[in-house]
Amino acid sequence: MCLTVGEGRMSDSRETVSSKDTEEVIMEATFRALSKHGYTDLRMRDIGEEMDLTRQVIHYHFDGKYDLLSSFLEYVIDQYEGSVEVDADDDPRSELDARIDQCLFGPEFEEFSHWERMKVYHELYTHAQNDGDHREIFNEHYDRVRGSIIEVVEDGIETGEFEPVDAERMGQLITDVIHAARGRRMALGHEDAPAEARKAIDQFVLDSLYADD
Amino acid sequence: MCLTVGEGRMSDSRETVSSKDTEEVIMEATFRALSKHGYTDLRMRDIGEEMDLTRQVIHYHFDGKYDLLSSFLEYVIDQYEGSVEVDADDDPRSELDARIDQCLFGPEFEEFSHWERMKVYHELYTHAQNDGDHREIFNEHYDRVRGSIIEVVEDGIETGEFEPVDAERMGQLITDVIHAARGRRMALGHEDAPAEARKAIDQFVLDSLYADD
DNA sequence: GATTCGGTTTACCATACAGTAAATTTTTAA
DNA sequence: TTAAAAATTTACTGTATGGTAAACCGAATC
Repeated sequence: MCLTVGEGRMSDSRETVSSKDTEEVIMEATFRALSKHGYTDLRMRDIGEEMDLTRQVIHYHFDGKYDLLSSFLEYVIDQYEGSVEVDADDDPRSELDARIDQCLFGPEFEEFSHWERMKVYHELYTHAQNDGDHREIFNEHYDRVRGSIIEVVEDGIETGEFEPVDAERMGQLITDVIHAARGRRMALGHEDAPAEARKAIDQFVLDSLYADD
Repeated sequence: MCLTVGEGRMSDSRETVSSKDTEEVIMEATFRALSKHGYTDLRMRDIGEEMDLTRQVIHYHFDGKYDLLSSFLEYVIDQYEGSVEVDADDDPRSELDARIDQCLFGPEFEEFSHWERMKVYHELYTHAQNDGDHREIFNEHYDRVRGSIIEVVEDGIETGEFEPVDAERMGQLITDVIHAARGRRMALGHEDAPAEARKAIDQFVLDSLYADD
């Protein structure tokens, strides 16, 4: 976020409505531009062309390209986490299923935008290997996502619905498979990767959880 | 590869030694530059600085940045596939183990360079979602890698060493886990990701193959 | 030993790009 | 209603970058 020098920027709590609006507009424009051109070929101009406002407003709200992209990373991550919705009082088995499905296919009735978001998300993810700050942001986010899956597994073990496996290792495995399948769908165009991954998880991974049926 | 206009470039078979040498030098310089700066921030200048030759020679041997990067992609993929070595007359179980280990940890005694190569490899992989040609090249490569794993599983099933699972699905699952663990190690800095993935594969995936012991 | 030719260097260019400054409009607050 | 502040636009700049042209070198070939 951009702090004007001199007298500094107004505090977050006093931020104008229109200012917040514009920043949202910029974020969505950034999203579309990124989605069209890819991270590597993203120009400030491209973002400008996705807005009604001129590209120079970006410099008023953000302190250059890097600051913009950092804010955008947090924006995307918030969206990701905000989009996950599971029935709180599902049994562990249903909740685990729901979480896996949402990670793989996105919130229902949003298939298209899901993959657009994921494309951008994965590109930022890979780029994080070159940027310590981005890596840190991703790590915190990743811990939350993986954690929520591990938690369900642990719950299921406690209630006796699941076999007493190493929940952390199991959760990490599932998370990894999801991530790879999504990435493969986008990088290689394997449309069926998520669906196949879902089946593979059921068939080869979750069977360790349901050993007694 | 660059084709000079006019009379065209000499056929591959007649290529000078020094010319091939230089191209190799450029490839390795590109590798180092990419590994240092990342795909997004790679400049032709950066490659030049990794060589004894000046950066302009690149334009003699390759037809611009895109052509260079395309050639480099094939170079990296060749290296990847060339580095995989398994004992031809191992039993399926050992061969599968060996292949998984090599994909996860690299050829023995090359740990460091393995991760440098992987970093570059994964960045190219993710970028492929923005480039149809690169995507195609990756797809062919990916099919070979996954195929070699599937093949081992099929062999094991035929000899009765493995349970009669869906070899394709199993092979794909293993490949996905490997890919995600490597990516996670690099993007998030999870040093133990490959080792943990190895254990998870043993514990939760391969157990479906060895159900009778 | 002159000449050709592949390969390399030096010097240079066009332009694409992020970023800035000042003018202008819109909103807020008195 | 007016003055100040915030937000946006228009016009511009500095420079980083990919690429080119012509000179230069060294090893084959005649």
